[in-house]
This record gives sequence, C-alpha cells and structure tokens, in this order.
Amino acid sequence: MDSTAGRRPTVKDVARIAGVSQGTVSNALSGMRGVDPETRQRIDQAIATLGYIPNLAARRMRTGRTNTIAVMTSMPAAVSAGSSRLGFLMEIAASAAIHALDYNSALVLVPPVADPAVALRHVAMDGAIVIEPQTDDAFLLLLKRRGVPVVVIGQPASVDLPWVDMHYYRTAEMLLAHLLTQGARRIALIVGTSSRVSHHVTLERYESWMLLEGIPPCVIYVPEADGEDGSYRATLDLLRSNPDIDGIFASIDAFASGVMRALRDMGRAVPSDVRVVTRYNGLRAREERPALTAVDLHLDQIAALATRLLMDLIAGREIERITAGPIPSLVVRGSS
Amino acid sequence: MDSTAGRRPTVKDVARIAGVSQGTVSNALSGMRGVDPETRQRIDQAIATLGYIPNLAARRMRTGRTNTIAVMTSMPAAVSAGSSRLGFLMEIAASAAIHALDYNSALVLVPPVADPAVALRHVAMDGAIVIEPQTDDAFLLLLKRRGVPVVVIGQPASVDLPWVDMHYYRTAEMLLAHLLTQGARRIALIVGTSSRVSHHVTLERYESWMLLEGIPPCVIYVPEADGEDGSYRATLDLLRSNPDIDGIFASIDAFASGVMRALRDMGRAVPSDVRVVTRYNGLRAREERPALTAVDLHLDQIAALATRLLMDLIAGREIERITAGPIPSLVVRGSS
DNA sequence: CTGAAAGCGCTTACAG
DNA sequence: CTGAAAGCGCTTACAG
Repeated sequence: MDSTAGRRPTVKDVARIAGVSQGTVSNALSGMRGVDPETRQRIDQAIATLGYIPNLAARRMRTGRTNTIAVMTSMPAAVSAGSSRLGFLMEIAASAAIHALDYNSALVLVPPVADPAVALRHVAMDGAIVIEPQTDDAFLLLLKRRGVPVVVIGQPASVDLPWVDMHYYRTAEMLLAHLLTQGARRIALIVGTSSRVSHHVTLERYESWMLLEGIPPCVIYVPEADGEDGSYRATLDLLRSNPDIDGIFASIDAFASGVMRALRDMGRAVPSDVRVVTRYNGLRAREERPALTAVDLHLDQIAALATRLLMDLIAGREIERITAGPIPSLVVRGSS
Repeated sequence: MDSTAGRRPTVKDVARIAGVSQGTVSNALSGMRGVDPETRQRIDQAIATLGYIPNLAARRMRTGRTNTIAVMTSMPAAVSAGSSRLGFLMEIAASAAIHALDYNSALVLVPPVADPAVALRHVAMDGAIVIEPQTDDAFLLLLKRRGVPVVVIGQPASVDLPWVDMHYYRTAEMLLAHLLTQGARRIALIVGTSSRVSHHVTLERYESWMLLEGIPPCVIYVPEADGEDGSYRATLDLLRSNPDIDGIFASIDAFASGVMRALRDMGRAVPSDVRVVTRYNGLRAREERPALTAVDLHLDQIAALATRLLMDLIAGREIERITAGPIPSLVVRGSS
C-alpha cells in the first residue's frame, strides 16, 4: 500500500502523490521558477502527508553548495584550549553560528588540533573564517589549495585575503597608554614566538613608544605552545635580571596567567609593585586575582561582520579587502 | 592537454591517470577492499599529481553518512547567550569537536535561536548531542521525526533516550550542604519555569532537605527567557517579603547575576548577610564580586563521553541508557 | 507553467 | 584483485 515504507520519502514520492513531475516539486521547493498556486498547494500537501525532508547531501552534490561555513584557528591548544578554551575561537564561533542562519547556513567548528589536515579532512564548506592566522598558516594553505573563499579575522601576513581589522595598533596603544598613565616606567612586553601580524604590530608600537619615552625596551618571547608555564618561567627570569620592572604587557591571556603566578611566587604585589595588562578579555583575565585589565575586542560584532563578508564573497559579490571592526574598549580592572 | 582543466579532479580522473577503474580507486581510498600494493601506489601517485580531494557531498549521498554530528540546546538566548554565551553549549561544543575528529567527523554548532526548525533546516547529521532538553523539547521532537540518533546531556524528561547523567541530585546536595555548613538558615531557591529535569530534581532535593531541617521552603520561579532581569525583580520581591533570607541558591548562573544585583541594590552584604551559590561555574560566576561559589560539572569530560556514546549509537552498537558522568566538584568562592 | 531526461561524483554489489 | 555498471536524490537546462 505504502510504497515509501522503510525508506525516507524523496521528491519522486512527493511528485507521484501530487501528480506532478520531480522537476516541478523541486521548483516549488526552491522558488526558482514560478509554480501554479494550485499545483503548489497539492505539492505542499503531499510534502506534509509524507513528512518529506529534502536530502541535503543530494542537493549539495547537485548544486555544489554545502550551505556550511567553518570557523578555525591555528593557535595551539595550550593557548586556545584549557581554561581559556572558551576564548577567541568559541566566542567568535557562537556569534558566527547565529549569523550564518540568516544565510541558510550551518556552522562547523574546526577544533584547534595538531594536524590541520586531519581537522579539515571531513568538512565540506562554502567558505571559512580563519582567526588570527600566522605566516604560512596551515589552515590558510589548505583552504587556498581547495579554493575555498576565506575571510580572516585579524590580519593575514602574506596571503592576499580580505580581513576584518581588529585594530591591533590601537589596542596596543590603549594598553600602553594605560600603563604609563598609571605610573609604570619600566614596562616589559611578552609576546608569542609565532609569526602573527598581531605580534608584529604590538611589538612595533611598543618599541616605538618606549623609544619616545626614553624607556629601554624589554621584550620576552615565549612559544605559544608553552602557554602559561612558558610565560611563568620567562617572567621569573625577567624579574631576576630586571628587578625594576613595574609594568607587564602580556599579549596573550595564557601568558598573563603565567605572569601573575610568577609575580606571586616572587612576592611582588599587583598592582602596587607591578601593573599587569593583557589583550584578550577572556576567562583568564576575569578570573585572576586581582582581575586583569584587558581589552574588549567586541568579538561578537567582529564575527557578525566576518560572516556577512564571507557570505558576500561566496555569492561572488565584491567585498573590500579591509573592513574595520568595532573599536576595542579598555576594561580597567584591579591588576593595574 | 589537461582534461581536468577548470574543474576539480574526480575519481574518474584519478582512475584514468592510474590506469585503473573508478571502483578500484574508491577501494584504495576507503580500504574496504584489498588493493594490490603496486596498483595502490599508482593510484596514490595519481592522487598526488592531480591534487585530488574527494567530493564529500557525493560520498555522503552515496553512503548516507554525513560524518557530522551536531550539538544543540533549547535554552533561550537570554540564558545561553550574552555574557554567558560561552557557557554550557560552547564548553561542550569545543570538547565534542575535538573528540568527533577521532571518528572522522565534523561538529556542527546549532545556535540557540527562537525557531529550532530554522536552526536545523540546513544541517545534515548522523547524530546529535542535545543539552538539557525540556519536556517536549522542540529539538528532540524534530530529531525524532527525522530519525536522528540522539544522546542527551543532562536528562530527557519524557522521551526514552540514552543520556549522560550530570548528577543533578548530588549537585543540589553539595550546594545546599555548603550553604547550611556556612550557617545559612533561611535558604531560598530560584529556578526556571521551563520543564527540565534539572529543575525538578533540584527542587525535590531542596524541599525534602528543608523539611528535614525544619526550614520553611521558599521557591521563586523565574522564566528562563527573563534571564538576569527577571531574577533581579524576583529577588527584590523576595527580600521584601522575606527579609530574613540568609542564603540563595540560584539554579542558573544568569539568575545568580540578577540575585547579586538585587542584593547590592538592597544594601545586603554578600556573604555576611546573604550567602549565594549557583550551579554552573561559568563566566558569570567568576566575574561577580564577590565571585560565586559554584560547581565544576567537568563539561569537557561529559562532552567527550557523550560524543563517544553517540558514535557507538550511530555505528549501531548497544549503549547503556544511562551513563554516569564525572562527579561534580564544589568550587568555593567569596559569595558564601 | 510543466515534464522528461541528463548528470553531479561517489560506492557497492555483481561478475569475472 | 579488478572492471563495468547501477544508482544514491536532487536540480537544471531543454523542449513544449
């Protein structure tokens, strides 16, 4: 009696029940071609009767569109995972997922794992949002090879890709100005060793400003992968060789955690002996005691912007190469 | 010369270059059938030469598998979004994404929006992880209709689905015991109005214990959608009608924020006048001043467990209906 | 406005 | 171990 028994109904079934052809059902569904109102009604009824749900895989194969975008970052797990896992990546992913819906798209979360190729092997996408890529970023390379449209959040180093500007320069400026205003005179900067534009810009602004103030610059490089512990050790060394340091700018929040631990172990009071600031206003910044002065980057707005740009790009529309994100705002807390 | 110019290479191209049939290429790729080592080598070389990448949509259509799982929750945005957006959902999603890789699967993040049907319209999945569903949960209903395998984190109310137990009873017990130990005598409970097992269990434990202690129970119901503001107003009312309240158990962290604001506005000191505890150890709990005593639910482990169970379910293996999650641990902070 | 047919790129019985 | 062929469920020219 029921010829659809045991399997999911298809357009074919809908067509048969509605007394039309497959093509007409498809047209009614997509709205690409006009369909007679009465015919459409018969089709809608057949769909309801059968509980028809389109097979997305078939549709994707036919159209070549996946209605999926992906979000990813190459920041190592030590930084992007752990207790700050809910950082950059997740904050952006949450916002992008919501905005992707406006474009009938789903969001795939590509986790930061050792091998980007593994992470991407089973994800098909129309486009990708890549967060703070490094020079020769593995994700960027893979995506380029696949010809996937990309929008970068942050700034790409070498590849010529559209990006949403997060105002690195301004962010560094805000934090440095704050430290100086608070009376810090001997300010150290802790940055990651990976080649990321954010580091270069931060470094540049730091050095030029220190030069201007007549303060000898003091830059500590820590591999991102060493995370909090690496920063902890580096800070101990720093304070031994430069006991007069009274301000520390940790470019990554995981580093800031290490800094705070080192200061505690060395018996330095925060903020009276040493003022500490960091860039990302995440869990770590809020949870420290005293809580850390940081910058609200307005990641939800940045993600919304990036999603919209990516959708334009996928649709073949022209987009600007650089789009300014919202202006970051300083969040002053006890650490400074 | 190059017959693949302008389009992505397919198995057909690989087969031609390697001098074998499509089927053999497919077998070499999937490892489902044995392939002569020498033949395999020719195929691998052809793949490398062409830069062949399998078309996932075609594979999915053919096999019926999407190699995708989804994570979702029906908690309204007022609770799951905003400054606690990085809560439950994201913490679980991050962990699930990493563990899904072990099963060659990608993770789709289904955002908590008003219309679950819209959110699911364009996502194909082999299975889903549903977080703390309510009675007649819209996501659960949609998934059931589609026949999608589901693992619940928390506990399903009506539907008979496998779940990972988060120890609601024990969690309520830990928080109540802590409040009593700290000297609270008049303890109020603030729960959501939605029908979720977590509320029922918490309520039950609270009422039975208050009865035992001879403390008159005082339960405030706030619609989840009203979030922090709803809880704020409810707490003001509560303190006016029950000025002797000296302990508050907020079942949702957004509610706890409202509680804290109300206490400040009423001039009640925390913890000396009123002790406050909440369940979820998220951003809100950490950021409050004083920070809130909460419970670490070990969501990453729970997500890992749920992912593994879901994969077993998808593979057709038998799984237990109830799987115990890790034992939650109390995180004592300044609020109590 | 509608239908018949081709074809997207895979995998999998089936046959050898 | 390998090949030839069917077919997954759609959408889209093409023809009427």
